[in-house]
Amino acid sequence: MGLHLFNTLTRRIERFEPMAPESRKVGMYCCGPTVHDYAHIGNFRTFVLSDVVRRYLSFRGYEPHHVMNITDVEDKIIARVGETGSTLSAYTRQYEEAFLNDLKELGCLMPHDMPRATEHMEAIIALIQQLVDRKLAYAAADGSVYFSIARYQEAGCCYGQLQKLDFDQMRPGQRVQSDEYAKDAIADFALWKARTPADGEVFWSSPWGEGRPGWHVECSAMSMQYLGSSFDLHLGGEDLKFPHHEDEIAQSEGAGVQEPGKRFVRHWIHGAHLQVEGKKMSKSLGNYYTLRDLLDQGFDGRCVRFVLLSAHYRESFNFTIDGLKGARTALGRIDECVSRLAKLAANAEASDLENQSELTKGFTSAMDDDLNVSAAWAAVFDWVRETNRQIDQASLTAQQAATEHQAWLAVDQVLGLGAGKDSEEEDIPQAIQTMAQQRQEARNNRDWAEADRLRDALKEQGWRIEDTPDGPRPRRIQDI
RNA sequence: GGCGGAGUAGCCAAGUGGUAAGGCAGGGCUCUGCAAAAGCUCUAUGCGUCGGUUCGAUUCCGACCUCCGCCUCCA
Repeated sequence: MGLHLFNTLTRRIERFEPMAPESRKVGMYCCGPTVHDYAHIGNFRTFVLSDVVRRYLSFRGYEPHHVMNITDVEDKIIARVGETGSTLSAYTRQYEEAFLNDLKELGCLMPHDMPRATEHMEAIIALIQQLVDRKLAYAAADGSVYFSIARYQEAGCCYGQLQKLDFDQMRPGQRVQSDEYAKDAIADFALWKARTPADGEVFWSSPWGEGRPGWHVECSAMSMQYLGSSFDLHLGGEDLKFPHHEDEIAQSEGAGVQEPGKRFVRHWIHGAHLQVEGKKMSKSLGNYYTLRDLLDQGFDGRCVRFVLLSAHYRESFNFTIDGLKGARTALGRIDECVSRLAKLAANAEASDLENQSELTKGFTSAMDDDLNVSAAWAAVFDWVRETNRQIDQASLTAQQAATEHQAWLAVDQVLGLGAGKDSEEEDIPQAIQTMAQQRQEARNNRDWAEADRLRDALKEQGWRIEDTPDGPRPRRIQDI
């Protein structure tokens, strides 16, 4: 069937074809974080989505080049820098570092490139200059440079491709005020913002005087620098369709750097937002979670990852603590199944006949269909049940187990759970092992009272005993 | 006001013009000294409401209700 993805540009599900099919290389850019504070769980839904897109492209034999920017200069950041008396880089680096740690905790692969806006001023200024030269941008009286939507449209370009726009019907929001400056038209947006006293020491020099770049232009400049003037995939949250991505298209295509007939980006992917406990996430409702909030509650990154991947990316979904608890149970089942499989497979060789596992088939056809993760999970859990059944009935040979195990490892390269790896080799404290042995001796003596007493004692210390055909097996209790 | 998305079991969530995947929670059973783990099994005559089209709609159409997103630097 091949990978099919919904393209915001055409509002249709399309077969995904990379620009350079012969090389299998795929350029993908994801709008990264603004590092003014800790990222929240909603932000991470988008980043986990791009991670899965990247991983699935690899799974399908492509070679993705994943770029994600770090926005390290922006209004809120400047305000905080002023308030805290910090420097721009000192302030932003702490949140950038926290963000990258969170990404790792969530099992995300690091993007191949993570350009910072502040380190790409040359490219940004050069892009603005091109737009000025082509008369699509103008310097205003206040020293700022704006992009002219009207002139862009006069040049035959379409503004409003990702979202239908009707400027006459639009209700100007409050944010217009803060972004007024001295524009010719309300729809125009800033490419370069003239330095103001409030900016403090945050400024760069440019042909138009001291100032700093507008928000949208960094993504155009950096994406094209790393991926070329035309590339395959661009991702972001649905809120970025307008104005951010619309403006990116305008700037990038307005610069006229693409080859004739080629677009800036072929395929746009937008992830829906999530709700938390049935409500829009907000600090005042107390349902505003950062990853560290959830880790503090005893959940680990992969539970969060599982929940963030529980619904289709174009649907909003409800993120709940209950869901997180359920995720732990569900992941435990996968872990258990995979480690049984690994044990049975031992050193047997997988027969790789193009991987005939039902898991691979079900997973691939689900993901090919616009990344239908829910259906993909169904394939995973159907496979878990069937695999457990076969292991219970001892009807799985070592070689079959090895094949299924290999199929799992491939699928998990996409899911990114790392399931079944270490659950078997968990560190069991000596004291716990001793108690488990004592209990086993009591059981051998049919002293059930003593055995149960020891089991209760172990439970109080946070360990549960599973009596398996191979003897007792202490396991750490995960419940909160 | 404009544009767009969504309402499926206790909770989360797929899906389809022909009678409802999967996960969590809960009930019963098998196994077990008892458990745990695993497996089996039960739990929506029903898919926001009301109409319409159709042999047949949860799926198509219309109206209405509710929720959510964007409307100029929020993923």
